[in-house]
This record gives sequence, structure tokens and C-alpha cells, in this order.
Amino acid sequence: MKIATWNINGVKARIDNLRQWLTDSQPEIVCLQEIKSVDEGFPRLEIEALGYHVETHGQKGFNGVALLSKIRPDEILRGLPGDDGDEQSRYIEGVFSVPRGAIRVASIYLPNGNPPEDPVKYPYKLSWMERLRQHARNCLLLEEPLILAGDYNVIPEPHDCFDPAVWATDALFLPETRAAFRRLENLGLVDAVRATTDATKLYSFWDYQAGAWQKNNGIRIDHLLLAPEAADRLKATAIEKHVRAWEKPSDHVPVVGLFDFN
DNA sequence: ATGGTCGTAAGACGA
Repeated sequence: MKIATWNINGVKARIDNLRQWLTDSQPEIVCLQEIKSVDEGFPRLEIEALGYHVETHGQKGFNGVALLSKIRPDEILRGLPGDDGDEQSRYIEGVFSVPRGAIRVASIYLPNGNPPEDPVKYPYKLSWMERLRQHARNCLLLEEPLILAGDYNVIPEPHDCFDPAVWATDALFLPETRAAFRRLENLGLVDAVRATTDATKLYSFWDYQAGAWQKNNGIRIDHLLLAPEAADRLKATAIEKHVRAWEKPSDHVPVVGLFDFN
């Protein structure tokens, strides 16, 4: 079973790329981020025509996440628990039946947090990460395959970016950000890509500016974090980098995990 | 080079 995460940076601008990639790659479950659309604006019919169920948690203009799946979800949770006052659409979770039980898959769009000196943005990122940790801890108690997939806006380690010095003061790479990400991992979650390769220069995002793609000035910020019950079933991962060279690309590419839940 | 490049949605703002 192929499960993917992709920050598509606007579903309306990316509909052709999205359809092409779904047709080529045939993922069973896709976690989308930055759909930048309200629920009613999502091009649902085009995606359904390719055989996918569509569940969205949208927002006007910014943010917005979605789950596309060949199998219909049994349950959907919209919004990250822990703060009823949080208006931003950054989390959607689905439960899907598999041959020997159920898996839980979340699409996560973690706050960017820049600039770090902003009185609101960086604290919001850190508090969101702590809420995610609390929610993940509760999910882990269920002892079922849990896959937390998305744009974490976190560069976990120096070798996950082309030049650590450039990112030293960025909210994506500050020591406090990395520490919060480690606290999440230390619940017992596995970084799927790192668990399956020790390759370097593996990136999932290249800025549109300054020829970042052409120079391979990328960062690895899109991750699949797996509970032990999911990590046991992981067969392979891939970063579908070729998509970044398409016409009108997103600045992120799909990151996929291949699982055997039979 | 106190910028560059996008998407959303109609002018900034977020990234």
C-alpha cells in the first residue's frame, strides 16, 4: 500500500500536476497540504473521477489539508485537538480498514514559524508541535499502525539541508524547533525516509527563488513519522523528485512510503 | 542587489 504526502501549494493551480501524478504513481492514500482552498472550492469531481475519495479541511486563501484515498475512510477527524480557538486548517486524520485491522493516517501542515522574532508566529509553531506531541501520544496508546505524514516545516538534521549555515536562524532549523521534533520522535515514532536510506542530499522542497532547484539547494521538511506498528510494515520509501521538474511545479515533491498491511 | 518567485484572489500576505 502506497501512502504519500505532498504539499501542493494551491490545489487549483496544481490540478493538472496532481491528476498526472495520481495517474502515474497510483498511491492508495495521499495526504495533501496547502490546498489554499475552502472545502467547496476543492476540485473534487476531477479527483473522484480518478477513483479517489476526497476529504478536505480547507480554509480561505491559506493553509488547508486533505486526504485522498482509494478506500473510503471509516472515520475522519478535522483539526488538531488541544486548542478550540485555533482557526487554522492544518490537520486532518482518517481511519482506514486494512486486511488485519485499521490504520490511522494524518495529513499535517505544521506552522512555518518565521520570522522567529515575531511575537505570535514562532510561539504558535512551538505550541502546535507540543499539541501534536500530545495527540500523537494518545494515538500511540491505541497500538495501531499510525502514520503522521505532512509538511513539518522542520529540517531535522544538518544533512537535511544544502547548507546548515544558511538555515541557522530560520524557524525551520532553530535548536528549539529541532528539539521539539525530537521530543515527538522520542515517543517512539520513526522517520520513514531515514529508516530506509542513509543517502545524503535527500530533499523534498526547493524554493522557487534564486535557482534553488537548478542548484539542488533543497531542504527535507516533508516527513512520514511512523508508530512501531506501521514501521514494522514499511517496505520502502521514495522522494518523487522528478515532479519538481514538471511545468508549473509545487515547490515541494511527493514523499511516499510503501507498506505491506496484508 | 535591503531582492529574487509563487498562489490566492483582488491587494496584501504568507511562504
